[in-house]
Amino acid sequence: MKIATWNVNSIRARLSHVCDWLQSKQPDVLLLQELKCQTEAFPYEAIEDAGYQVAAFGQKTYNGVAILAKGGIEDVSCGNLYFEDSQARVIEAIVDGQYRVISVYVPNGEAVGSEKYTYKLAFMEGFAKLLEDRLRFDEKLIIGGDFNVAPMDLDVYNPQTWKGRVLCSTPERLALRSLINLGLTDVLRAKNPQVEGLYTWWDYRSGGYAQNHGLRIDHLLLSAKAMESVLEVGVDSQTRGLERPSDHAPVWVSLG
DNA sequence: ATGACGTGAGTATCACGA
Repeated sequence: MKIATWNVNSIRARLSHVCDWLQSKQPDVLLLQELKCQTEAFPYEAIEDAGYQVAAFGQKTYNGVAILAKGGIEDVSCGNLYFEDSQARVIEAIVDGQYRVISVYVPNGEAVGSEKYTYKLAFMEGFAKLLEDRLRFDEKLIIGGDFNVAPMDLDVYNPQTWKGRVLCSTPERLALRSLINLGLTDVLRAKNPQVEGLYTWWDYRSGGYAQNHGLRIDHLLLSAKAMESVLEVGVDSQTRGLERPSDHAPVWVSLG
């Protein structure tokens, strides 16, 4: 069972990359963020032709999340019952009858102290309530998404430059820590403690990828029951080197 | 200090991303 998360920065602009990647990597589940299209404009046919069922939750121009799965997708739920939000940032479902998966696109936050930053922290608090509910039972729960938070300085190419700034500020890191402390594991870091230069996003500007000037802001958080069967975890950073790439790379985990 | 680059909407230029 291989589950991945990928902020594609427009599913329609990235459709060929996504189809190529599904074809070559054959994940069982792919959690998408930043569809940048309305639900009905999702390219269902191309993804279904690639062998995947789709549950999408979109909106015009911005945001949008989806779950792609080879097996059955059941009990789809869009949004967060515990957080009033007009933006399409959360979708969850049961896949293969035994894994609860959630795709989340946490707000960017713009700048520390801004309205969008306040919204980001409120969103994370509301998301924690959802996770608290979903962790009531000892189930295989996998949350994948763009959290827009680099958990530690180790996750940042130049911590001094980023110190205290949005994506790296202490309140954001504490909010992410609170989510994880509900009973989850940041599986990529857990399997790669102390590894430097492990990033999932590189700025389009200033040749960020060529110099590996990145941040680790996309995460896979697993419940204890899901952690029991982890085999491998990684980042497919080569996708960032393609022509017209997303600025984020897929993060994946395989379970036995 | 600012902007770099990319996408969608709409057809010039802005909102937004991180």
